[in-house]
Amino acid sequence: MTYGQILTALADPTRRALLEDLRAGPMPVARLAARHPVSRPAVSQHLKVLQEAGLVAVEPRGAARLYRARPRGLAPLRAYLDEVWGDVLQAFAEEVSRQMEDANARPRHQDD
Amino acid sequence: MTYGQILTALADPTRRALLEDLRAGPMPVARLAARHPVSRPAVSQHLKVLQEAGLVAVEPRGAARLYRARPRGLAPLRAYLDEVWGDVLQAFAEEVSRQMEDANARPRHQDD
DNA sequence: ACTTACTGTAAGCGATGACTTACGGACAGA
DNA sequence: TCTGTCCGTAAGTCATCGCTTACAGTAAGT
Repeated sequence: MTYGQILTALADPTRRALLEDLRAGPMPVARLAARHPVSRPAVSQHLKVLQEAGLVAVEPRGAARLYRARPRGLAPLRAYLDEVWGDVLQAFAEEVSRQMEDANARPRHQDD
Repeated sequence: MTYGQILTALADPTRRALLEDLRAGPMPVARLAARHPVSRPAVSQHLKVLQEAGLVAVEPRGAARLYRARPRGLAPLRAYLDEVWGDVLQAFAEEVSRQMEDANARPRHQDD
């Protein structure tokens, strides 16, 4: 559920494709696997990663298991991007960067 | 500059740490390497990945090279998250998901 | 020109990850 | 209960990646 897990999950193209396919609605594993050039077990493994990252929810449907996309799972990632690299801080940070440039180019006095 | 590159770059913890350190202001490679338990060449390689992802900017300072964080580089990722998994679509998507559940659980008529 | 400081790149190694096939468990229907 | 279907997991392979040390290049100072 951390943004690290989310980033790791989203970093893989196959996993992104699976997740985007689930936008069309919940699907069982077999159906999902049929749409991608990978084996069914591979899809299962990817779904496990996505589930652990909170990006996918499972729901038993008899012998099958219905997977559903969970957009809310992206919240931690959004929070990370906003808090650490938010647009609000951006202008200020860049300005500070400019100012610290000269101070950093010269020999350091304190810090470190 | 694609969100794929950005996700790959951000998926690595060391790379995130380097990027967050650059928030404090621009730094040369050696200074940046001193703050992390990795060798200087490793930092160079990470910075190359970050640069190719558009998350870092370089500026020559004599023999040294000053690296600066570039928060604007996150724009493609933000756009991807918003457009594909945006909060606007979220409620609707989940509602559609609920509705399609039954239709999907039953034998398919068209599609596929 | 020579030395020193700061860096990027090549080469190699170990770990991680994505994928495959093979196997075993859980549920519905006859 | 037996069969067929749907699925997760184990085991193994191959590529990728992160890291290291060694080497080569560029700019400033004397």
